[in-house]
Amino acid sequence: MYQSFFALKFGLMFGLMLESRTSSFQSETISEGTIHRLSLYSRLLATLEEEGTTVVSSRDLSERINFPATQIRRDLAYFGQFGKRGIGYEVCALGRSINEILGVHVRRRIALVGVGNLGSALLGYRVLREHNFEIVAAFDNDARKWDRVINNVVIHNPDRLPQIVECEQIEIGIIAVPPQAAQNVLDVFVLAGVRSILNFAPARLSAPRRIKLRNVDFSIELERLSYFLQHECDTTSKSVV
Amino acid sequence: MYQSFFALKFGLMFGLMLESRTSSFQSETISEGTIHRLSLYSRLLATLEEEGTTVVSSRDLSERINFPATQIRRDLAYFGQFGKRGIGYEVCALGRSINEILGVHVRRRIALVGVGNLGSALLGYRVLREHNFEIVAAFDNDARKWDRVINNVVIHNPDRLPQIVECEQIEIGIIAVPPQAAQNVLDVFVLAGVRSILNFAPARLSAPRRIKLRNVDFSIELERLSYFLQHECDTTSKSVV
DNA sequence: TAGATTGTTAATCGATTAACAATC
DNA sequence: TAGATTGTTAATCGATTAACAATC
Repeated sequence: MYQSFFALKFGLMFGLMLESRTSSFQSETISEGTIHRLSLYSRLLATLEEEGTTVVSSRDLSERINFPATQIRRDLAYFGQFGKRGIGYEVCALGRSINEILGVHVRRRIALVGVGNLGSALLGYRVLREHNFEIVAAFDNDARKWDRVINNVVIHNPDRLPQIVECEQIEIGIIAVPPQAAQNVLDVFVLAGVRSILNFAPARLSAPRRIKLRNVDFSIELERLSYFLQHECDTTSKSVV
Repeated sequence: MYQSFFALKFGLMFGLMLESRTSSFQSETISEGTIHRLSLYSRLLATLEEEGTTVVSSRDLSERINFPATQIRRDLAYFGQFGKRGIGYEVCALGRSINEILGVHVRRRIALVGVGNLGSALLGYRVLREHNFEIVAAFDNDARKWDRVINNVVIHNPDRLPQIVECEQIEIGIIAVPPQAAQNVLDVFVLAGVRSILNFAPARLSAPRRIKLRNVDFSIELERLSYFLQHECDTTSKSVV
């Protein structure tokens, strides 16, 4: 009886230990904030490497990027140990590790729908390709644009989207159409199996829960700017973003 | 002696009361999240009004927009009382109140720098003007574009920016230039007295603390999408944004 | 009066920050 | 060994959510 009690207790303890193990290694969810800052750290480290710096402390980073040193160390701690106590971080190695975490070395294939002014601007952004985001196909309703090539990308009839998404192994969709058409484009993407979508149209869209939908919605940014102008309240402005 | 003690105590109490009064009416800082949601509520209420709905409860709103009803009530409570207990909110009145809070009725005058593809797209966005954001002047380095008019907006030599910001009473600046040029444009805006700036260039910028700088930085959004793709982790995706 | 729903206070949750032992 | 700086645990802070009295 004592034994079984012990076994039960031990079992529970072991269960709990396993749980906490798992949660701190694998299933612990990482906050959006952390991911956002991680991409800022990545950029900063690239700059530091260019400048010839080889080692930085979290305090150095903190001074450049304006987040508390503790937060930087905490953010990194979610993913492992990257520094040497008493020394700091090796710029080059830390940069590589963060890039690894973010998966920036993985080439991401993108389909762009809507080749108006905004879509053309996106096709022209070198930064995209530099970050391993490759627009491999574009689509537009305007038949006169079909088969034209901009920056090595062919513009297709949107009817061909599902087929091209499949054979081009496209993972990410970008919506750059007028707001009225945006929801429809999103639905087409979802049906075609694209699970990550970036929407530039100034429209509220809805998608199934399993889809990662991000809005780059500057009209909301403007509304928020407008609020802060109105209320002359500075508290949230960041000097470096 | 008792009297002075009482006076002191009363004075302190009164001071504290005033403080809490002030803080709950005026100086209490409103979180970015609340402002963001407020602009979503505003859009939703406009839709509801179009649909002919006259009264909604926080629960109705909650079901449409996917935030908890309590959060909606809390967000509104920062600014006053807008509903009737047992009834709900009058769609039209609440919409007006929120728009008042956000200041959407105030016409905001904007200067746009950079009339490439992205800049042109912004000049063409009707949604901007519909939201009372008016681009009143554009600037570009390319002399061939000077004095050309796009969507009623004249393109100027950037040297004229300070002068035009002043006489056109421009409050908001938009940066739509290549990344290398972005920091310089920001500095020019700041010197010219523009305090709210929206940056579309994929570059990290720094500004004095009093400046409200927002980045509409889709390369970071892509990096975050890429992370979530990599880690096949759904937790943060929002079905409606 | 009974049912509904607000506005607000209190409890919870999660993220940020401070503190510090570990260790280079 | 002394000084520096990490990685991590504990404390704090702020935002979200639950609960409920007020009241339509």
